[in-house]
Amino acid sequence: MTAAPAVEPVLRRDAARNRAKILVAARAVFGESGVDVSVETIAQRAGVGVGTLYRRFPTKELLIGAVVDEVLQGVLSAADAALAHESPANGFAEFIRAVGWLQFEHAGCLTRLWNSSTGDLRDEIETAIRALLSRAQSEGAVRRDLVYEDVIVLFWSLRGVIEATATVSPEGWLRHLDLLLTSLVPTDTHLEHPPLTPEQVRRARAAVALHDHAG
Amino acid sequence: MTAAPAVEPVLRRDAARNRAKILVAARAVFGESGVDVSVETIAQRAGVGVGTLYRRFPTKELLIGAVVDEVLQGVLSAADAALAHESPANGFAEFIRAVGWLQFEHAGCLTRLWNSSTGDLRDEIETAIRALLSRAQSEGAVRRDLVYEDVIVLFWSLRGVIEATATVSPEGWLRHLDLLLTSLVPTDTHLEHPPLTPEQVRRARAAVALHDHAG
Amino acid sequence: MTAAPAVEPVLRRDAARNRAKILVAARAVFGESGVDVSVETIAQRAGVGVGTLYRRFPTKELLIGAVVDEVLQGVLSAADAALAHESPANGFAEFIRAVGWLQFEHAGCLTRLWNSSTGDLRDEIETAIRALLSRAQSEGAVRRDLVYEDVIVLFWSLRGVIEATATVSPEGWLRHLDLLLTSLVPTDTHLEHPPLTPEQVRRARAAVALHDHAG
Amino acid sequence: MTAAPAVEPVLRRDAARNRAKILVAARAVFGESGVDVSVETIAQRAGVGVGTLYRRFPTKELLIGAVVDEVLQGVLSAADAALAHESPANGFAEFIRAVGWLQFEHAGCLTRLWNSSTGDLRDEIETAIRALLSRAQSEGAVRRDLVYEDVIVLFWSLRGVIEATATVSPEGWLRHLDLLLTSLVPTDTHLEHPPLTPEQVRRARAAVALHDHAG
DNA sequence: CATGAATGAGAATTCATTCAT
DNA sequence: TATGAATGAATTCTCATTCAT
Repeated sequence: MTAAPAVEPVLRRDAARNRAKILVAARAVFGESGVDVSVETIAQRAGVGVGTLYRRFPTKELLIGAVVDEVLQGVLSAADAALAHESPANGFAEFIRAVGWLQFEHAGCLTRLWNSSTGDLRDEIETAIRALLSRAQSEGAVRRDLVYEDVIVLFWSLRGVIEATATVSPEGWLRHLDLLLTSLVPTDTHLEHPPLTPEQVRRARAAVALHDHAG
Repeated sequence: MTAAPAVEPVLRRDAARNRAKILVAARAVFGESGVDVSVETIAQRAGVGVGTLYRRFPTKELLIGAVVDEVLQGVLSAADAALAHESPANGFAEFIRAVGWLQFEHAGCLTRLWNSSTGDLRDEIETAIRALLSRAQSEGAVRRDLVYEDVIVLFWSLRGVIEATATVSPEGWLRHLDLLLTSLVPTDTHLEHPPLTPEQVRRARAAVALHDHAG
Repeated sequence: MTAAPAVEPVLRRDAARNRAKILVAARAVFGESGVDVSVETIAQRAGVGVGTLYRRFPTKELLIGAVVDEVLQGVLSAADAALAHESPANGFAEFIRAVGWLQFEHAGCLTRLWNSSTGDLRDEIETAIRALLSRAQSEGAVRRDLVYEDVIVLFWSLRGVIEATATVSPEGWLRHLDLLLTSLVPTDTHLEHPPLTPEQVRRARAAVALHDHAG
Repeated sequence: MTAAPAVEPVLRRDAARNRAKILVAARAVFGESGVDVSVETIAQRAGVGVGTLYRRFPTKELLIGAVVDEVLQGVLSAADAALAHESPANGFAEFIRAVGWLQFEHAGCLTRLWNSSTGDLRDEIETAIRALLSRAQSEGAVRRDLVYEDVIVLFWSLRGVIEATATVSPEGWLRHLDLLLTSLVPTDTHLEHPPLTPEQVRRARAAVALHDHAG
C-alpha cells in the first residue's frame, strides 16, 4: 500500500531544515512583536535570505497561516489528550489550560488563531470540543447552559489577558483562568444573554481576517 | 500678574473646534478600522488637512493617546456614577458593564486603552476602582481574594471578547460578562494563582505600547 | 457661464510644476529606455521624490496613461489641423507624417499608444481619421479599398520602424514613410487580403495591454 | 592529430536533447508572453531544472540569442529558397512573406530579431538579400532606388504590425504586406528621403539590444 | 494658521543567477 | 550531471512627518 502524499512533495533535507528554521523564527518574532514585523526580520532571524522564505511560503499570509496551523494542531492534540483523561471534569479544565499555554507561546499571532483557512483542522477541533463539553456537563462539572460557542468566546477572552500580560508575567493569566473556571461550575444563577450563534462565530473569524488586512 | 496656564494654553475658538472634529473622526475611524489607518484618512474624515491635524497632535501616537484619554475619562465618570449607586454590589457590576460598553465603542484602539501616557487620570481611576471593589467586598457581593489588579485583568479579558465580536454581534460580549460576573461572587473555592503585582500591571501597559510600536 | 471643471481640481502652482516635470521626465525616460524603467528613475530625473510622483500618478500604469494621453491629444490636434488643410490629399499625408513625428518623440511608450483607457479621445480621433480618409479618397488621392482600420495598422507599421531607428537616425523612418505613402495612391492592383475588423482592432489594443502586463 | 572542435564541443546525446527541449520551450514561451517571462517558467515548460538550463545557456541573454539565431537560420533558408525561385520578382516577394511568417511565429522575441550576436549568420543573410534585391530590380519588378537597408527597415515595419495583431488576427499583417509590396513596384515618384546608412543599421541593432536591457 | 504637497525610509514580492545535494 | 534550493538586489507602492504656499 504505497500512499503517495501527492500534494506535499517530500522536501530535500536542507529545504526541510530551512522551512523549520523559518517557522521557528516566525513563531518567535510574531510572539515578540506581532504579525506586522517585516518578512525581512523573520528571514534574518532564521538566518536565510528573503528569497528562501518566499520559496517556502509564497506569501506572508501563508507563513502566518502555517504558524497558526501549528498552534491549531497543538490544540487538537490537547483536545485528544483531554478526551483520554479519566475524569471528564478535569479533562475539560486541562484542555482549556492547555489552550491557554499554546496561546501564550504564540502570543504574536493570536489574532489569527481561530481563523486559519484550512477548515478541516478546525472542524476536528470543534467536534472534539463539543465532546469534551458535553461529557463535562453530563458529570455535572459544567453548567448545562453553556454551548460550544461559549468555549470559543472563552478562548478569545483568555487571549486578551495573555496578550497583555505575556511579556511581564508568564503565568499572570493563570489566575484569571482560575476565575473563569469557577464561572463554569453550575449555579442557580441564570445567564441573562444568549450565546453567539454559530453563524456569528464564523463571521467573527472572517471579520478578524478583514480587520487584520485593513490594518 | 495673570497666571499663564503654561501647560495647556487656551485654544482659539476655531482651533478648539478643529481639535474636537479630529478627535471625533479619530474615534470613529479607529473604531472601524483599527489604529493602523493612515493619518490622512483621519484628517479627511475630520474635514481638515493633515497639517492641521499635526498642529494639534504632533504625533500619531499622541492622537491615539488623546482618544484613549477620552475613553478613560468615560471610565472615570462611570466609576463615579457607580460610587454614587445605592447598592455597592450593583454599582460594581454596573461599572464593569459600563467599561465594556466604552470598550465596545472604541474597539479599534482598545489595545492602548489602559496605556495612556498621562498618569493622573489613571491614578484617579485606580482610586475609584479600589473603593468600588472594597465596598462590594464589604457587602459580601464579591470574593475577598480579589484585588485591584484582578479588575484590570478582567477588563483585558473583556477586551479580547469585544475585539473579536464587535462587528458581528454588538451584544455578543454581554453573555461572557454574565459569566465573568458569576465568577466574582464568593465561593469556597480557592484561587490557586496569585494576582499580578502593581509593578507587573505597570510594565504590562508599557509592553503593550512597545508591542504596538513594533507593528 | 462658469463651467466648473469638477473632476480635475486646479493644482497649486508648485504641484502643477511638479506634475509637468514628472511628465517631461517620464516622456524622456520612457523614450530612452522603454516603459520598464523603474519609477524611481523617473522621479530622480524629474528631481522629485517617489512619493511626489505617486501623489500625482497613483500608479505607474496611470503615469504611462498620462503620457499616452498627451500623445493622443497631439494626434487629435494633428487630425484637426489636417482637416483644415485646403488640399485633402496633402492633408491626409501631412496627418500621417505628424503622427510619425509624435510617435518618434515618445518612442518608449509607443506600445501603449493606441491603447489608452479613456476612450473618448480615441473616439474623436477615429471620427477625424475617417473624415480625412474619405475626403482624400473622394479626391482620388487614396485607394478606395482602404478603410479606417488600415490607417491604424499603418501607424503600427510606422511604429515598428521608429522604435528601431529613433536613436540612431532621427529621420530614418521618413524614407519608409515615403514608401508607405506611394502605396496609398490608387492602382489597379488588387489587395488580396481583407482588412482587420473593428472588433479585431479593439482586441488588438486589449491584447497589447495584457501583453505588457504579462511581461 | 584529430582536430578538436574547440568552439562547440559535441554534446552528449542527452545534453543535446535537453538543449533542444529548452529551445522549443523558450520559443513557445517567448512567443506567448514575450522575453520578460522568468527563466524558471521556461525551464518548467521544458521539463528541466533551471540549473540544467543555465548549464546550456549561461545567461538568459544567450538563450534569447539562441532562439533568435534559429529564426535567422530560417530567414537564411527562406532567402536561399527564394534565390532558387525561377522568377526573381516572385522570389523576392515570397522571401519577404516568408520572413513575415517567421516573425509571426516568434512574435515574443521579435525585438531582438535583427540583433543576434553571432554576425556570421547575418552576413550570409545580407549577401543573400542583396542578391535577391538586385535580381528583382534587374527584372524591373522593384524600384531601383531601394537598397539593402530599405529591406531591413521593411522587416522592422512588418514587425510592428505583427506584434500588434498576432494574437487577434493571425493573418492580419498580410494585408499590410499586400500594401507594402505595391509600394515596391517602380513608379516615377521620387523618394524624398535617403535610406539608412549601413552604419546606422548596425547601430540601430545595438540600440535595440541596449533598449531591451534597460527594460 | 490651514492646507495639502513633498519627502524618503520601509514593506512585500520577484527573478536572474549561483551552489549544495 | 541534473536538480531545484538559496540568494539578495531591485521593483512598486505606502505612510508618518515636514514644509512651502
